[in-house]
Amino acid sequence: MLWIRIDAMNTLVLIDGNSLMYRAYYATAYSGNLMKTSTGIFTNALYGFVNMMNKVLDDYNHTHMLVAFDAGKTTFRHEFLESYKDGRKPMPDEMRSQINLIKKYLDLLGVKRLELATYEADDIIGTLSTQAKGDNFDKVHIITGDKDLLQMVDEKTIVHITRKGVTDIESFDEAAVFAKYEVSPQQIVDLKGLMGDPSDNLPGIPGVGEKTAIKLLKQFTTVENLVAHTDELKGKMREKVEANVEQAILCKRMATIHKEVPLPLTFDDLRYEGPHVEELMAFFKEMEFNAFLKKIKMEESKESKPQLPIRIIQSEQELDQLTYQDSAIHVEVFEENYHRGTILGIAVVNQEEAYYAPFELAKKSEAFLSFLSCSTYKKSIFDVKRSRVALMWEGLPLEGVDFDLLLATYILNPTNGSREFKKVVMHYDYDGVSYDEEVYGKGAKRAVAAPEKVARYAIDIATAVFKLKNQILEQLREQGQLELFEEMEMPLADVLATMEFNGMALDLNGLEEMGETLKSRLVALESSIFEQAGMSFNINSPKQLGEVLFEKLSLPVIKKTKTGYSTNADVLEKLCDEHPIIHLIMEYRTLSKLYSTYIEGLKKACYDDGKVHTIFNQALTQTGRLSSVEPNLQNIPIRLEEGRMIRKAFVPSQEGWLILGADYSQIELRILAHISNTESLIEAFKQGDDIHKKTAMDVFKVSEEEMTSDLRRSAKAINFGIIYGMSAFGLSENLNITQKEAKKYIDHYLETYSGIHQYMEDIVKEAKYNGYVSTLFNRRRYIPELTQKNYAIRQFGERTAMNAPIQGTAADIIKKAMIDVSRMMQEKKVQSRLLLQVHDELIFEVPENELELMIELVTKTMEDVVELKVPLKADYSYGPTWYDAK
DNA sequence: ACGGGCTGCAA
DNA sequence: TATTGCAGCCCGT
Repeated sequence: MLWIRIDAMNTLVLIDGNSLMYRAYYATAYSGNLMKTSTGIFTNALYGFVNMMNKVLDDYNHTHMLVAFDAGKTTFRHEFLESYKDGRKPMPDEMRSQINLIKKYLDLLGVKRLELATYEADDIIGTLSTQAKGDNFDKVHIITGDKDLLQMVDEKTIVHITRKGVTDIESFDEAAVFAKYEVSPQQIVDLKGLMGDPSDNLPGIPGVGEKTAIKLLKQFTTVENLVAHTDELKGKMREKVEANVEQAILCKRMATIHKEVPLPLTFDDLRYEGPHVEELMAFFKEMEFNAFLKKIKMEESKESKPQLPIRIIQSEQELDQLTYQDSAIHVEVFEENYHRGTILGIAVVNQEEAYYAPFELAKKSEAFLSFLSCSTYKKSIFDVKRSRVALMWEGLPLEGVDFDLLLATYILNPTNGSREFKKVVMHYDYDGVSYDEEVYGKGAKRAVAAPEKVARYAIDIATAVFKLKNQILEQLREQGQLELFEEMEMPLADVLATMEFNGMALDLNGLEEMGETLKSRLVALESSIFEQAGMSFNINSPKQLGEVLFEKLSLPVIKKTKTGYSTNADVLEKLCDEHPIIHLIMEYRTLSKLYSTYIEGLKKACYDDGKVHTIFNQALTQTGRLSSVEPNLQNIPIRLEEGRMIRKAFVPSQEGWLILGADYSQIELRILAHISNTESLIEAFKQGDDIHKKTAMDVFKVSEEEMTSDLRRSAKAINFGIIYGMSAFGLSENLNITQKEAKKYIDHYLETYSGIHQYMEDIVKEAKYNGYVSTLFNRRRYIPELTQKNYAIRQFGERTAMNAPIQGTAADIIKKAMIDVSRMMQEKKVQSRLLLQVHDELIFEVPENELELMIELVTKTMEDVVELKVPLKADYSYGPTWYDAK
């Protein structure tokens, strides 16, 4: 059972009703045609107002709320200055008619409102916010379009000023006021006293504008002090000030908000209890606000239970005084890429409490930081690597994480792997958390949300982790996957975190040079291509290229795609002899790929530290492999020399170090030999034979002497095909032979290695029976395709069943190798670092004096990861750059 | 601005 | 109509 302590966390929201009504009206009125109902009632101000209120209700985690209105035409201010607010245009009738609609709306919404005869809305707000601070409120939010209220800002009070429109808001705490106006909130009235305010018909000191006023306040702090020391001013300035002393003091007084208005209500009256749903819906219907109507209906259906208030930590002292214990935590990082992202805050949920600590406070609290770094406090988390790396960039360690919901659910079912928290927990029927998009928005509109909103989201996530943990662990145990989770994925996350954080150094100058060379070659190629084509066009557009080749130049169409002619490399290959333009295009394609993806792409991904910090996705692939993004360092060219040169730009981060690469030799075929128990292949591996040659001899029935490189190449293709669950068609495409020949090859192969044939049949049966296949380390892949009616889909399921255990076991083995190697490196206290994993190889940077040790340590550890019927073999190579480690 | 399609790079 | 990925570019919406 989870108990969340409900602290006396009160948040008061005060709204300047008149100000927002004006904003709402004019924001939609400038176009000329005002929104109205079919019966002719003007509703544009109401509409804007509702929009505004919806945003307020979403954003501020309020417990109490009030909307203040101005009442009569005369206020106490008119006693001092009769001309106050003279010269204002009268309120348009179209707006006036909406005042009562807005008031009715607020009543139905359940929000208190107040207007007083001789006071303005500002004064009501000023009085309430002042009282609230002494009365058990932790936070006061004031929402207005009027900058006067900025004078109320203090450590507990934030003023939100509407900018253009109604929902675009600028928030001011003390620092923000200072940043924008260069004065403290208290000085806002002095500023106004000096500058005046034309909209209230306050003159101030004529000739003094914002700039001068700020300058004077920097020197004299207040109007009174300025008045007392006018002798320190010179020339015209002194004349201007002295001539208007009284006016300045009066204007300041006029602008000063009255904080002791007698009020006919208590805070209890302001408690927000929610809307009168039925009546509000009827009202929206009457106003023809269909979008709002729909919104209520949606909220009604999904929110049957009200949200509990949440606790947001307000000071570092509060954090220092907490007692810490095993908890679920969530580190909220804004931005998909956590290397560049900002930590907004950290939520903590345990048996007794649930709270959210804004990161600015959290990082200053010693008690909280030692909670994070202490491994005796056990933490549950979602995506530990993300949290850990983000904290590493802040120089903060995170230890003691023994449960990662992302990794656990990924193991239970790899299709669950998603960084979208809600999607993951939905698989476990958990519904108590929003989509990331609902919190931050999407696309161009994506932005950091209000702290209350973020806090809610973060606490919801931590709560879900806390609640789901035992259920998920139990399921892992039942399925025999606990060890895979605890001994493989969890420790691997820490290894990966360090790799990502360390990053890999780039030789940017080298990259730049290669780029220049490529660019000039591309320019030359482009003009040759245009010349050959007799026209210029976009070579990068398959559509335009297709038209040039197959219409303008009338070359034979080899293949079509869904949308037109295929112009891929295979097609171009076949057209090579038809026209001299083809080889130019092929070269153009190769070079422009290198230029845009690898030269420009890598440059863009390079950080200020001269390194690329990739992110390994540990919970994505269906087979258990890792993937790599921003940049993808698992597909850097190697096969063609021109592309391979890119690798010269990957260098050690320190002078005199080397890049060391170690890769498993034929790991997938070894695994296949092991699982299928194919004696002759096992023997061949034991003896260290060339396995493709061996396959060629067995399948094509030739002796060692009769072996040709062509036969070996064919055998290699068959071996690859076997791993992927090939078809005759696939092999024929690959080897450019007929399907009939391909079929013959495959039959021969399966006859020769009957164990493999048996394995292929058994694994498909097993998959159909269980619904999933497993790797040697109990990783699962579910294959629902096998139950489908569609033949092609079922075929795909069968290939998946054959391939997943092989690819997956290989992934398991290298993951374990990474953990073992990292532990060995810590034991030996080497400086060398693991940088990358590329599916069957590990890349390190090593100081020269550790080279020998590392070669021995790495290859030995990789080979000893697991004992199979075949030996594992790791090869290595090294050099000054990744290019040389071949 | 987003997303689908095509293309090509890796193991 | 061979497995697993990521990303750039084009182009329609």
